Amino acid sequence: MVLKRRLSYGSRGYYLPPIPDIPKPTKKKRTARKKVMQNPLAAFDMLATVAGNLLNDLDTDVVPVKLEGAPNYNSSLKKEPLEEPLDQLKTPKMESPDQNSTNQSTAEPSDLSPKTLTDKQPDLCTNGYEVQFAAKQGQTDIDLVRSISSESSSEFSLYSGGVGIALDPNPSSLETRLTVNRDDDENTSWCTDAVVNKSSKRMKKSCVDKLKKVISRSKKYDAAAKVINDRKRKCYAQQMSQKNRFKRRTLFHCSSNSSPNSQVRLRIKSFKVPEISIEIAESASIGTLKRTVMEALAAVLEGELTVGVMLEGKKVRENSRRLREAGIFCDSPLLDTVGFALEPEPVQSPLKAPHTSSDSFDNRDVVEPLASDMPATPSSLEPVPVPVPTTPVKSHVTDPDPVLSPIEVSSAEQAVPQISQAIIPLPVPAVKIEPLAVVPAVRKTRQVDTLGQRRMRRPFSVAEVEALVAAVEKLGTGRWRDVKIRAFETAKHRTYVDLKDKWKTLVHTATIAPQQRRGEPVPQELLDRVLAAQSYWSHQHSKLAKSSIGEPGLVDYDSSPSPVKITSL
DNA sequence: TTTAGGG
DNA sequence: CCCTAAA
Repeated sequence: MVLKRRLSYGSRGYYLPPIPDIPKPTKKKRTARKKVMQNPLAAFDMLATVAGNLLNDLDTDVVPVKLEGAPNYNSSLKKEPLEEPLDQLKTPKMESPDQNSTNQSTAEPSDLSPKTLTDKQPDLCTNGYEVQFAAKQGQTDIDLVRSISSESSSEFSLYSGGVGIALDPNPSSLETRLTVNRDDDENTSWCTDAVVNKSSKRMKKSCVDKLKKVISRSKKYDAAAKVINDRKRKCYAQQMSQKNRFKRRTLFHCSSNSSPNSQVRLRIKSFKVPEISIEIAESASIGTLKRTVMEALAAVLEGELTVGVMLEGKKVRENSRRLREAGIFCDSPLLDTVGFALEPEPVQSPLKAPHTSSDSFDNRDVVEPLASDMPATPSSLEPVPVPVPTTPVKSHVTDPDPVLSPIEVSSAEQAVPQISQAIIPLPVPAVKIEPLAVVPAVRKTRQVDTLGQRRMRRPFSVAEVEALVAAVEKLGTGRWRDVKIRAFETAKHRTYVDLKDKWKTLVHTATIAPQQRRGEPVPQELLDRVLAAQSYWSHQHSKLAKSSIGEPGLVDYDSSPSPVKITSL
């Protein structure tokens, strides 16, 4: 896997001023996963839209405008594993003449962009992350590449604790890449480069299917992608037909420069997004990291964004200013310093900061020990070193819920500085930013999704099983929501469906021979209780069914001691 | 949204 | 765990 074309650019110009704390739009609790899944799309949708505007009439072969005077880093490129023949991106041969100033990789399309991550300058990492767009198609996918070989100290130093992540929205022809810096953490033990590749192949089948679904659902997204592609095609055609390919076009809406003067073709190589920082347990998987980043990104994109224009590292605020006046014109020496940034909408701090509801968030997935009936058991289910030390390979014991979707935690509620994940959307420039004309009005984002990804597998710990059994003994089967509330209220990742499923497997487990059982062994005692409770409630249900009335809710394991209970004990 | 079950 | 028909 590799990175397609990475564009190199300096970061300096893009530096956003240190951002003050800004309340991040809070996320609602996610109740349904599906909904969540749509987010990314929304985000991409937005990006696509933005890109669409920006790329308006822009052809792939546009001369790359280096955002920041980006020197050719090609030389620095070492064992660039990232390099990839960017198929779709390959630009037709016609490179604008002037582009040579930036990089003359004309011969080699794929090489157009400077290599990338490795080339990146350190500041980038510290700065937050940037998103790069490139016209191309691919699947939405995020891949992390450990491109930073630990051995190459030189490269490593560049990143100094930075993590790079790239996004690649496939349907649309956007390529985004961002690097997330986590300098805040002391124990930044690893540096990773992430690259996106649109190689859909990589996606797991299930993911692909889901993705398809999601994508199909997102008409807008498709539309946007189509638009972009169409535009590209059209542009390309036009260029082909026209001899004056040297003529440059503006990326901007035509609206920006109404003057009939010559046009400037700009290539949006990257967008800088307000810094984002995430926290994630080191024990978390790469997949979790991806999701976390995706969610964090979505969170950022969720808010309204505007496109900021930078010139020589400075933000250009005058929307009415003519490009020519600003120095954005063909052959302008400043052309290469043009940069774009995604900026959060100015206002919004007060309103959108509801996330203050800090209380109810999950304290780790600790399951409360049903106060009433489960006295002594290890209260915190997950984190607890349960009596049964069977933790096999996984160290999930330590990190109970690495998987927990950070996003939810992060934005909606302040995550407790727990070990695991908590995304803390960092401050976005609170500064007021003038909405640039270019910005599309689209914005509907919502949670990100875990885009069809299968949830991470999180085996129930013995403590959880204990809690589940206790709850079921009391509430019965068939009241999973109550069970959830009772025993897993704080375990965000355990849905009532999960509990129901777990119960099902427990019953099965208890039924089969011990040798057949897999996973962390569940104490026989618990299994016995499972069978007893299952039997008991099964009877209760049948009884109730006959009596036609009777609410199961009234029945209680405790109040109406069943033979089962007795026998089990 | 929950339940209940099959996959 | 996922997916969904039913309720």
